Amino acid sequence: MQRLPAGAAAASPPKGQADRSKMTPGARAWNLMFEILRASKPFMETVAGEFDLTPQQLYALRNLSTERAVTMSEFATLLGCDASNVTAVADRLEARGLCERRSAASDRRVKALVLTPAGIELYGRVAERMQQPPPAIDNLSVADQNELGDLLERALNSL
Amino acid sequence: MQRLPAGAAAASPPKGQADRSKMTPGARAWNLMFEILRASKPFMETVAGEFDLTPQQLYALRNLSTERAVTMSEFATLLGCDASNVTAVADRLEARGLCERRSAASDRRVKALVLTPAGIELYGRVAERMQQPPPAIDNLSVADQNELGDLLERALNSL
DNA sequence: TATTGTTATACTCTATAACTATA
DNA sequence: TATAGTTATAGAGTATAACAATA
Repeated sequence: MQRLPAGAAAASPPKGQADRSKMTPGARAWNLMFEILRASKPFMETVAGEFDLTPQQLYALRNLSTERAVTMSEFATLLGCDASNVTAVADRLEARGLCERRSAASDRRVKALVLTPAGIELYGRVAERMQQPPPAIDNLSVADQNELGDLLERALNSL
Repeated sequence: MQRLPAGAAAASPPKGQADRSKMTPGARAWNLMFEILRASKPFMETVAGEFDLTPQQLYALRNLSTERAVTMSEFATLLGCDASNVTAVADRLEARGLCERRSAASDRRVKALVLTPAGIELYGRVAERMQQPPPAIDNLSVADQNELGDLLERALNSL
């Protein structure tokens, strides 16, 4: 292992992140969005932890409906991961008593997830807690939050 | 396992996601930002895969400077994870020949990461590739991208 | 034969706690 | 004693491939 000159670590700017002044407008917006997400990670972990869930489990719970069953393959699509994966995700939620598998009468290969009463109750508490956004968003004025929402809605609807 | 009535899965709206019409402006903006990130996951995996990296490894590479060494503890802060974790992250980048550890002359406990020539070369190619944002952002007009960037910059700078 | 979901397997990412070597 | 980094360990999340049950 080579040596580093003494004091070399303090020679340049304090952060190692990318220089946004050289980016295209789209790349700049994307980079900022990504950095806000990274900065909000502790917030997300804290919120999920309040319900004794991991961030992924909280997201999974939010993707189960209170009104209809979600098949395993639909669940995989909603979560954006492989079908082999959602088995374990569903297992962990089921072990917590938040949802259960039901087999479909029309096709006995299909299994669907429905929230249990405990799952519905937790879903509601989570939804209420999610009214509070992380600091980066919360610090904006309501006018800015609305404008941001409009722009992001346009972006999401363009897909 | 209980039975699900035939056809029940088609009774309600097609998606299981949260209803944004009942959210506060901040919660709505946050939810939309999060959904755009989820939708952009395949894009991020594809881009990282083009360089034979995982998304996390690509982000780690982007947080190494081309101009100064980054200590392991700084690296942990930049990546937002525990110090015990960055050892393995650095190991994998080092195994790829992208960076190497140097011991600081001033304090021999400290180890810092510097990019190798191969790491600097890949860093540059990654930075160029990152000029292309994911579809959700790319589909916006340049005016919208700039406005979005300004709002997000305000949000990030508020932290 | 094709499809739905599961299991087996393996790797990345993550944290906690114990450890080494410096300071 | 305290700090920087590592190692040991464990668990969540992820994908690929092989498998069972059903269609």
